[in-house]
Amino acid sequence: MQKNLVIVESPAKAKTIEKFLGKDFKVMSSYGHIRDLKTKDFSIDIENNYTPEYVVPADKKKLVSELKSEAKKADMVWLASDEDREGEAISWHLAEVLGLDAKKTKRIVFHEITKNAILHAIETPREVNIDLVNAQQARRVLDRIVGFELSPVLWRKIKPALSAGRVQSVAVRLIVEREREINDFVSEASFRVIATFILPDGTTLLKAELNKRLKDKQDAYKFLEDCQKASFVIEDITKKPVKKSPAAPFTTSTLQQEAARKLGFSVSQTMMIAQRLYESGFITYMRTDSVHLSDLALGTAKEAIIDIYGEKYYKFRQYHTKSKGAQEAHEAIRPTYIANTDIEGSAQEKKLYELIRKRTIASQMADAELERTTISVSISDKKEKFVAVGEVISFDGFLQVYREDTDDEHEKEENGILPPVKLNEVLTRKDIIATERFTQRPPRYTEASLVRSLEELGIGRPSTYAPTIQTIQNREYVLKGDKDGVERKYHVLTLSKTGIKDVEKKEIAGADRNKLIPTDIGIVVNDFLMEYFPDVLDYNFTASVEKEFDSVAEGEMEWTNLIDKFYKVFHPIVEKTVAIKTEHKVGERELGIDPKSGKPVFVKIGRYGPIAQIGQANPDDKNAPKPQFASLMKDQSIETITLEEALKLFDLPRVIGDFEGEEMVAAVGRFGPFIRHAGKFVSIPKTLDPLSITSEEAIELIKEKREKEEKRNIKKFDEDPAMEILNGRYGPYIAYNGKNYRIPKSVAKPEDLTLEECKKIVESAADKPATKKRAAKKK
DNA sequence: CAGTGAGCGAGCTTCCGCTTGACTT
Repeated sequence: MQKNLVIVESPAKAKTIEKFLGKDFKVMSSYGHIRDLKTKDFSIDIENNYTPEYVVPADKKKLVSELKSEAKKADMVWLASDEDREGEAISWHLAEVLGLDAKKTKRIVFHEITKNAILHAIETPREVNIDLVNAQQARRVLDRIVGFELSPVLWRKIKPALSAGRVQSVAVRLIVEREREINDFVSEASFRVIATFILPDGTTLLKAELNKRLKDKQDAYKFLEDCQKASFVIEDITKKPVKKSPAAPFTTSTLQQEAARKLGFSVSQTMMIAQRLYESGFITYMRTDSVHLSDLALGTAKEAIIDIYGEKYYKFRQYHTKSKGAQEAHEAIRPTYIANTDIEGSAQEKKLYELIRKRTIASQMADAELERTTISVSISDKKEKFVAVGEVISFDGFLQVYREDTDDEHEKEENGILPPVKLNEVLTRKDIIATERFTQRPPRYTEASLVRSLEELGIGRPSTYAPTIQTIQNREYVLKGDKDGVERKYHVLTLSKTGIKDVEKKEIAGADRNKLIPTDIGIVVNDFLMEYFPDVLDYNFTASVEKEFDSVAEGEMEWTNLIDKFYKVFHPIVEKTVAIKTEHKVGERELGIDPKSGKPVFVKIGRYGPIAQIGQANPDDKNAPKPQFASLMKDQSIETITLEEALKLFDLPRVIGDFEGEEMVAAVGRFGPFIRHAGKFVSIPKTLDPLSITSEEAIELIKEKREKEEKRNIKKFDEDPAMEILNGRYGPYIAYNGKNYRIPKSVAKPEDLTLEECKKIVESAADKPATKKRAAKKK
């Protein structure tokens, strides 16, 4: 029987700590929160001073009873959840739910998982800080009120099953507003002039750029003309030392950004891989907002750097977090053992580990020293100059290990090494090229750049960045997708020995891949919320309520007063908004009149997404003709669709022809365009259009689909038609009476399985606990 | 996976933050 029970949040942490504490201590994990508001219920008693109704969720019941029985056995229970608002609340819920005796309960905290830190924590226990707990309750209750009052407004006004919240709605706002900036952006052209000179030695070349851009083609032409007779002289050479410092070690947000840039990982991918590294003991905790490194880490980093690179490359640095609302319950993300260069694991795990390790080491290394040389070339009779900038690394410092990437794809130009030149040297002009360039529109968000913006605004926490991105995509507010660029022409004027040449070239501009793009639903929901709930959507809303949570945590304010103040303003607006009766649906747009029927044509958000509609329903007249509906195509938007495009949609469903004596019909459904033929459905790929698809193309698609289905069937049994061996997404499997069974790895050739063997597999699977039916198939 | 959708009335959807499992279409 153990004397002491320690409860932490994470099981991996529990395992590590148990090793430090010896046999008198049993360490268990709460697996995060053990109690919360009900999921299906408002669970806040507004009338009764906002009393929250907490429950232990079903999947935590078993854990809680285990914790309870262990706590009963122990002489002392140490609540060791994280030292932040949520962690304090976890300890409080534990104390309440487990019915802990105050005399036999202590609250301890540590920021790093080292033996010393933990032993120190045990020596300096405290009590649960109820003010901090109350700040958490305020946070929880406020989020529930916002989410559970706002979402139903959207169900009524826009579409069922939508959602709104303090974090997700601002994330959508950022993306919608960026898209509007992009739409409103007018790019401006100017001419960038680059000269190539020949040095007096007759062979060495020097490239230099004009220190200003020229306004238009006339200007550029005139300038080149002037240059034809001009002479060029080295007017100035300046050398300046420049220092570069390493970036701070990783937090969750910076790890997500760098893993996206350098390794191409999605935000959730990064978190899954980091979780595995953490559970294997290779890295510290991966959900953190702190850039702090423990003394142990600082010490071992120093050792490693001096050992590998030498004393000159080491520099002590302690970083301090700048991000809003950081709670710093953990260390920065770093390797547990810096000396550990190679780890066991998948290729992805190795890559991410190496990134973390390099970043950590670089953060303790010396500045890089560069020498920047600027050469100015004067142009006779002109004020303008050509300027060449070169950089030479005189001491690489941290750059030897790690270089942070930038999001800006256009600023990646490297300044190279310049040839040696002397002051007043006269240069020969080889050629001068004036190229038309355009100002860049603002970039669309990537998952990672969205996380950065949210963090800068202090919105969301390390544990929620990835899920939030998932949520706004699940609600179809935002899609991760591609945008085709547009072709644009530009002029290149070249001055060479033979004179000035003008060439028109073409390029594709503004193409995007894997970026966050708002949908019609996202835009309509955002505009609606911005109109009626601007306070909640305000970029500073979270920051300002965080201040109030802080004063609750300091014991300066009752948490229920905070909530009351908010609710008294917020709730009446909800009521008022629901009561507003409008003639038109939110986001509805009238495109014009249908020339055939003379009825108005609308686009709006329907129950299943954006639709076009001809005519209005008449509630007073039951016999009046019903309006006609048609879904918009995936690449169409209710903001930009024209009357002509909308009317075309009503050509669907469309009979394309006959095949094998049955009609083929093209239409658009929930999952996009399709062909219906003989009771079967075939999707129409993006390359084809249901409005223009020919019967030949359709027949081709039907045949392709049949072929695929053919391959799906590996084997059938005449004796028992219910038993089938099929080819699925995860390889071959057995289907029997509507259920699927995996084929054991020991079977090399599934097609050789006999009926008896198949039955055996089915039976042995039946012994195992029944696989749960996948919950909630709707996203 | 399923290919719809103007209302006589069922019942459902939803938040943010802590944490890991279960397990295959």
